[in-house]
Amino acid sequence: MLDDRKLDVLRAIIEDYVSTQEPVGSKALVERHRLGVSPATVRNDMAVLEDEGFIAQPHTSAGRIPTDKGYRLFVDRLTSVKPLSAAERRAISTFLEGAVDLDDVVQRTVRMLAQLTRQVAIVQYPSLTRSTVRHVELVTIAPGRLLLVLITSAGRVEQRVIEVSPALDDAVVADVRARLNALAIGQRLADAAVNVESLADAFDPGEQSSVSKIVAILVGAFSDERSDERIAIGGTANLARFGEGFDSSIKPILEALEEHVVLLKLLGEATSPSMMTVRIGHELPFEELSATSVVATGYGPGEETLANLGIVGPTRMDYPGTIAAVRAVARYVSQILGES
Amino acid sequence: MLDDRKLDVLRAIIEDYVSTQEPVGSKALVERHRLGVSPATVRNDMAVLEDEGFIAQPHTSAGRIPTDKGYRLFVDRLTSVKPLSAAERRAISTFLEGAVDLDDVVQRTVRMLAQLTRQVAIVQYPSLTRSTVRHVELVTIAPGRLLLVLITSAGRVEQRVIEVSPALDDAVVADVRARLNALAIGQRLADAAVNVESLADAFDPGEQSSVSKIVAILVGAFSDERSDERIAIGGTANLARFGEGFDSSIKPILEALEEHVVLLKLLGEATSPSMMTVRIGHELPFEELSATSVVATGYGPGEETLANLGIVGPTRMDYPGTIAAVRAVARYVSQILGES
DNA sequence: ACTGGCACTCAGCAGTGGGGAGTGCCAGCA
DNA sequence: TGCTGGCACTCCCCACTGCTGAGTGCCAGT
Repeated sequence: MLDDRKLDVLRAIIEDYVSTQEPVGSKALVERHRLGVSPATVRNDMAVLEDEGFIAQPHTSAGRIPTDKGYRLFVDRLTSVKPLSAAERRAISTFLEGAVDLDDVVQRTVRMLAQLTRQVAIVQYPSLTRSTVRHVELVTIAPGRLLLVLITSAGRVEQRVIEVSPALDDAVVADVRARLNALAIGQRLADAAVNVESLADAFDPGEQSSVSKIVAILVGAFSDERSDERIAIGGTANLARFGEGFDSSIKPILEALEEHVVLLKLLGEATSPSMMTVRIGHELPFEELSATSVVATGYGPGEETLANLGIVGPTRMDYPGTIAAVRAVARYVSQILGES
Repeated sequence: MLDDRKLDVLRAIIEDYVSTQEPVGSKALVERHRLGVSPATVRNDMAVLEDEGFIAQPHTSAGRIPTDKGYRLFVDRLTSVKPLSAAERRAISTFLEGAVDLDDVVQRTVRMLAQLTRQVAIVQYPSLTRSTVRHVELVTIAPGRLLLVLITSAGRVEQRVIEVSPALDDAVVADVRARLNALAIGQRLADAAVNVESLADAFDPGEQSSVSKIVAILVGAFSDERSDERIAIGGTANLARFGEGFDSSIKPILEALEEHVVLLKLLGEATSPSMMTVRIGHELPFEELSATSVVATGYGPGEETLANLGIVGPTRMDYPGTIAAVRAVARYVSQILGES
């Protein structure tokens, strides 16, 4: 049904349409691509492609534009990722390595991504609940006043001040600290929470209430869902390039960008760093974003996936280039997180 | 030169233009406002106002629209702040009080501001350098490894891990901590940095290098300019309401929102919480934002001004309502910060 | 199975011609 | 002196028209 030439035609249509933003006709197509056949033949192929729903005509007697289904086929079968230039790779690497802390890494990543793809970039902060415990610190800063510090594998640091009475003496605090670390280090936060739950039982009755309080607060820090929803956005100025369909297409996107819940849904379930998610137009779970596509992937140190990053852009985008850029950025940021 | 009636006419023109977005003519004006004179009279007044540069004609035989100079006069002399409704005040107060930490306060503030004004809201995070030191904590978490925690009057917490060799023993660490607090608490960060500068001199030669390092890092935290530039943005979806002049006016705004340096400049020098800064069109230091106005003010606990917040919108905006909303939000958030 | 030719469609553009909102000016009136 | 009604004028906006050209579908021929 769809022989190689028809696929070539589809690919050519998409390439032209992406670069010109205008419906492409049979004549222009044979002129710009060496298809080796006449416009008439191309027209026949186009008619078939249209029957199958891969391309559409805005009006009779206009050229064709790709449909979402057309893009889908293109992304799945007609494109090989085009590698980034050495200069681009070097730029990513040096720019990201300049980061001083986790916040900075995320900020730089989102900037880089926006710049490379010329789209709106979205980076989810590394998930707290999905990362592992690197270290738990517990020290007395005044009688009855303790400082609890939690450091995670993603480099995130959370601290809490805890008031306990009766005060615990230093030996007990040291004991609690040692036990907490023994139970928690290397565990995912959710698991660590379960592990430390009954720690207080091991202590003298007089100390149990204080220890319980420490444990409760630590568990609270372990399962602080709020931080899972943090998101950084960049490159919104690229929306201005969206072109004509302005009114209709830009507003829902701005609205989506305001609603982090929506964004999290757009980024989707965390996938492994080697998997790319590409969702095109109506494939997205929001009617209003039917002119929009999302390219996303997971990232995190080593093979661990801590969060997602990606871009939002018009369905009419350069998929091969965008996919390559998103993948490259995800790799580099994963690497950075692994080092720190 | 400009008698009361002419000012009334100007006010009426601005009110009508703000609500309709269309040039307003003499006839429509007398119909909608009880000016008590005929259209012909109003026309004469308009001619004067135009000569003086307060209003302009897009084309011959069109109505008049206010110029930046017209808005300026309006804001300075023709408007009294219209108070928010009780319901609005209650909404602000309950919404902001639900905040759990500084980050949350800022997030909620920006959201609230965007919602009330229906413009793009900008909130600068409380300045680190301009706030005062509430507490400095220094504890050993491993031999030769110290954790430094800085808590400021704005509720911001900064922590640093410091590696020192030779390791300091606990008594020395406690001494350093006590001295640091004695020198720094209650001081503005910039002053505190100066105060602690020569602390190392008081210690034994063998300890001096380690203490110097601690001091250096603390001073670094005191003067961490980076955090002064943090900014939260909300309500970008309101840009979609900007209306016709879309292309030309929305793009520079999106670009400005990307550049935090520009935003900081727009918010301007920190003013006292009781002062409002209104800058209209060409009064802004950016040529591209000539169709844009900024309404901003300072905020902070008590009389202290820690940072600015405000909104960015089209010159054609409801100034009285916007000013009232910005002021109210600034007051409430100041109050919240004062409590914590 | 591909090609050239042909008739047909229709978006986009430029030109045209009212209609209407708005203006400036002037003479008259309190 | 200041306000008003009247009047001629300007010119944006809109709807209509006709034309052009890119593009199509189909068919007969190779």
